Amino acid sequence: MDQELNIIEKNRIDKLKKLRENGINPFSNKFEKKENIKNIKEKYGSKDKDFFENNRTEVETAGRIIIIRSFGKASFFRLRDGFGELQCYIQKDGLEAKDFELFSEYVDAGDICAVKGHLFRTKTNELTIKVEHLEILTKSVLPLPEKWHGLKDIESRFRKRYVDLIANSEVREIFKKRAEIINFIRSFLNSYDFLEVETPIMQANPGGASAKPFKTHHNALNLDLYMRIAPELYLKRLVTGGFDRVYEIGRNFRNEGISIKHNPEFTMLEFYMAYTDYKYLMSFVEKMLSELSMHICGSYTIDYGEEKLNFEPPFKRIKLKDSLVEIGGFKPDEIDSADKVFGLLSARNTQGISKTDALGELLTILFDEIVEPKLINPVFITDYPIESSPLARRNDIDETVADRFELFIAGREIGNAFSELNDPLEQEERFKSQVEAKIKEGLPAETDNDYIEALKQGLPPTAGCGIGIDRAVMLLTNSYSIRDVILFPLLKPIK
RNA sequence: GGGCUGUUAGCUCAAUCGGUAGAGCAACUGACUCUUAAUCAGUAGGUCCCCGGUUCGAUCCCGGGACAGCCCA
Repeated sequence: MDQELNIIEKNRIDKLKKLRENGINPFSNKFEKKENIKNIKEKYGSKDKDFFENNRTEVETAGRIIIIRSFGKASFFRLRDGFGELQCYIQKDGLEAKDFELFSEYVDAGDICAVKGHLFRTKTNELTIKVEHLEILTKSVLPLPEKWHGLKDIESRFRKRYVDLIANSEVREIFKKRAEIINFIRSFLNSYDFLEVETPIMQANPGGASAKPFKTHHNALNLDLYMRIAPELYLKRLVTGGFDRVYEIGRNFRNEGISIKHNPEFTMLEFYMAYTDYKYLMSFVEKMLSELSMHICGSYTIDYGEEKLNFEPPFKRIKLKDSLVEIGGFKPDEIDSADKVFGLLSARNTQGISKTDALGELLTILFDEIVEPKLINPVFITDYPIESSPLARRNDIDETVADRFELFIAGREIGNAFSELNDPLEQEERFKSQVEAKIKEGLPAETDNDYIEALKQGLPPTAGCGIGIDRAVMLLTNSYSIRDVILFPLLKPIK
């Protein structure tokens, strides 16, 4: 077996065995950490050399040794815990021989150790712990990645995210920011009296979006279930139940391709607000995102790849059809009939369209292809064709469009919102054609009769919005791929 | 699903027009008591992703496969 191990691993296992032989548990759990590194730095980071010379400052902390610089009879090493890093200095003089031997013979970079000592400042004025006692808490058997280049191999980074996190500080920062972003959104919504709820992830009839679901099975009930593709229909049931403002931040699952923008499981925020409409939601979302950008990045303008994004409100608002003219460069009379738009799309060799498609559907496709990639700064596209908005309220003046907007940033859809269709009879009709369309695509579909019942009970006038959290995190952390903002993106298992 | 590219030491990367591979870091040995990627000297470390084929000989050429990345649908 030993022959299969590389020499570093073998050496460290030898050390581990010797520690045990000497009565030292290399995986001890007796140390109680009273102070983290951030606390120490906050308390003493501003104290100067004289302070430490005149006031002996005992500290005790623990963390992973990131790097050791040894001089034989003395060494510097860097200790990191979940909150910060601090340099330590250990010297043969004045230390019990046993303690120094433990360090010089048995401790490797990567080990997790407790240290006790007093603070001082080095010649270069760096706050440092002069170690008087050291204890190995966890022996690390595998070496750390290269100290300068870190772990670069993308596949290893995702498969061994724990090593990625140890080696690459930018990665740690991204996931801290991700948590801050979600915290901000939560407190923003809470401050508007939204109620956070949890709705079923396993659903017998997956609705609320058009996507292929993952299938699973409940044995005891002998029941096929699907992982939700959206929480929408459940959240609106709750508004019917009297929770006027609800939201859920949670995982959705779509059994579709993987790309720079898509992971099979991803995190969505959906929130619903009774007695408002989609127009109000535009200003609400605008406020949330601009404050978010200020909170996370300290500015309304942020860099994203080659682009600069400006989150200063108000965001541009434009009707989908107008965007095809203004941004897409089409003349109004080029896109005023299904035939003409079909012609345009065919000329572009667009797949999956049919001569029988309605004008609205074709316009949406043309928009996706031509206009969407050009939408860099945040922009609300409004007045979506009714055909592609089965759960949205029909506009009172223009019957062909829904009271709906989508928010685009950096050429990507970030949010989707509408005034909710709360007429049960119209919803039932729309479900019928949606079910037909889904069945045509081979998706499981049946009318959600219970949802219709809920509407019959009376859903107040409500507007709701979904925001892709991963995509928002990508923007605010200047991340190129969705996999950079998901801790464990889906990969095929090896072998 | 299609196309292109990649996979070499623990990590980051070289090299080979087909003759069994090299550097830095990490490791090990030695020197060194204020370093910041410490420094200096030396040593060791490889199923060149896997399986076939061609060949006297394959990490390299050919075929198949695995995994990954990018682009397209």
